[in-house]
Amino acid sequence: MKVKSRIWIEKDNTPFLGYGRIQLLKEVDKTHSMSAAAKSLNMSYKKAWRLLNEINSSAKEPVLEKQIGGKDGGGTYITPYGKGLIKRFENLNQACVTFLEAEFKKW
Amino acid sequence: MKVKSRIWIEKDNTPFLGYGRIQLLKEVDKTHSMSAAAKSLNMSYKKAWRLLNEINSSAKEPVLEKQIGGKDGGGTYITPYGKGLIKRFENLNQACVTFLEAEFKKW
DNA sequence: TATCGCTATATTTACAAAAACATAACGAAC
DNA sequence: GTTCGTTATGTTTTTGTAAATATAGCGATA
Repeated sequence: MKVKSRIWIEKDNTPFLGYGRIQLLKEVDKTHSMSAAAKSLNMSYKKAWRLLNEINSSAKEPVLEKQIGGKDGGGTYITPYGKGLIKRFENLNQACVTFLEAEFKKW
Repeated sequence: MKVKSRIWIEKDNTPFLGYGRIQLLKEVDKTHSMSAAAKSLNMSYKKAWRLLNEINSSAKEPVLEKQIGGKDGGGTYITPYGKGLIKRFENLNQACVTFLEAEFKKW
């Protein structure tokens, strides 16, 4: 028996950040490309594009910096604000997991 | 912006207790009937039956006491052990929510 | 032994979410 | 002004999950 959890952040009752979106952001940060990140996560480009745009348009500061066209076709980069979001979310999630595991010992 | 969470308990990596199952157990406790509980939660009887049986067969003590046939066709009751499970799960869940909301203030 | 409403379970149908497919637009570099 | 790989976005197809449907079994009570 073990306890599991998922946390996410909502803005106006719609999903803003959750586990999957964080994975995606991290992969974009690594590859500098929405399409490469999608492929690496076995996700369709379209879905990745939709999720990333939802994040970007809900955040109060830009999370993505996109380059459309150009010598290599373009690319996508995570802003320092975006990197902060990733870190803060992961910290919150880890705190939750730690808390729950401690509580669950009393189960 | 607000933080949301879902917690659940797994046994052998398969779901044992989660939010939906707890709702269902509570409704069975109220109605003394699997079919009435399912209807009240707008769930098919079959799904309720499957979930409740999964719970019952994974728990180390019986959670349900079923009466098949009989003057009113039968019914289903929650054992004291089952009632304890409900209460403990809800306590754990509430603790998690409270913890997360406090943490989220630092966001 | 007939009834009644509940549990038990298989089969079919419907639907929504995801994937697949297709195609346009972009702009730096050569 | 052609090429290239990326972002952008609409349309169609697939698929996996849930609901709907159907039917059998049960047993206390009258």
